[in-house]
Amino acid sequence: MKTIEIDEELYQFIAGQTKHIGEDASSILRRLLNINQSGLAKQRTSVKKENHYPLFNDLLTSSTFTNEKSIISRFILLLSALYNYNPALFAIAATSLHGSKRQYLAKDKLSLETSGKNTKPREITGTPYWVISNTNTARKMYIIESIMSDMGISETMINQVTNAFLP
Amino acid sequence: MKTIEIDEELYQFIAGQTKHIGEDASSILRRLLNINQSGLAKQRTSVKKENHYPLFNDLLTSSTFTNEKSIISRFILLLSALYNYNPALFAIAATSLHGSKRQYLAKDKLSLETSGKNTKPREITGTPYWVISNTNTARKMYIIESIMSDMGISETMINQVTNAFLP
DNA sequence: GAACTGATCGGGGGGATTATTT
DNA sequence: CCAAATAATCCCCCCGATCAGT
Repeated sequence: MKTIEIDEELYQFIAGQTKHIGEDASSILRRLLNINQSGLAKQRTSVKKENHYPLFNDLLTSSTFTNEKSIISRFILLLSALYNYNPALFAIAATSLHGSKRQYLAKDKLSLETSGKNTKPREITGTPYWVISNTNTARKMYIIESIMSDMGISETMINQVTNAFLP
Repeated sequence: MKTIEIDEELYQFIAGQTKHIGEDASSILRRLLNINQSGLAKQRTSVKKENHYPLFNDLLTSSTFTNEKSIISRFILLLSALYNYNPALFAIAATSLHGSKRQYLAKDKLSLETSGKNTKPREITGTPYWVISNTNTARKMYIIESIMSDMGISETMINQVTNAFLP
């Protein structure tokens, strides 16, 4: 369990969304945020099935993700989730990833711009990183797969992400 | 400030939605939940002011709206809100609105297409209506203002919408 | 000629396709 | 010289300012 601080008003709003007596904050929030119970709660009642990467399952099914119809938006969202999942591992994966000339990820726009002729760097929201964006879909997928793999994320999870990638 | 307990997984998910460094939990949650800061807290400190059109205030400050950077997206969102606020009044306002040749709103794409040479009709999400989209920003504003006015919505509210229109 | 309305066309983003390198 | 991998040109489409027409 984690503890977060929120303002009084927001607290009242959330409390007001209680569906049954004794419902806990996580349950209410999950309902409001439209994310599934792929984690703890489910394990309690169903066959215990390990879910090592709840964060990605949540993202993949969230409206934040599915509402985005362009490849580039989903690409950024995914990279952001990967960073937040484990900044240290992400950093390692990020620095070691590049093409023959272009740097794919960096902490500043400039080094991406200068590593190629038209890399079109994009900021990765909520992250100190930037990515190249002037690539086709196949390469964007490769970048995601490559990072996930370097971060030690399971093949199964990588496949799920891959499948969810196309709109 | 209030403290709530949430499970680890949910915590990670929320943290992953951070938009800028140092953003606090309340801010992230408000964005995700689409609620603005204009509720109780504010009313407590300011003069209590009646809000006749909560629907619009909510929309204007929601992330759904502010995340949309293009005029056309905001335009559609607003029209959708107007329809849902009062379908009957919207219907009246919609049918009476047009230019010298073009029909601005209709229940079918075709009648908009045939009323001009390149009207580029767009569906109004969650609504049986379509709008013309091949117009400049000024005209889009005019369409919104005109409909709101016809629906009997206050000048004050119209001004608020107008102000929130540009990204 | 002033004001209003229509719709052409330029700008920019996205990413498939093509050019280039390995 | 061919195949695979990588870069980046360039086309398409969306948006909406600007200009043409009423």
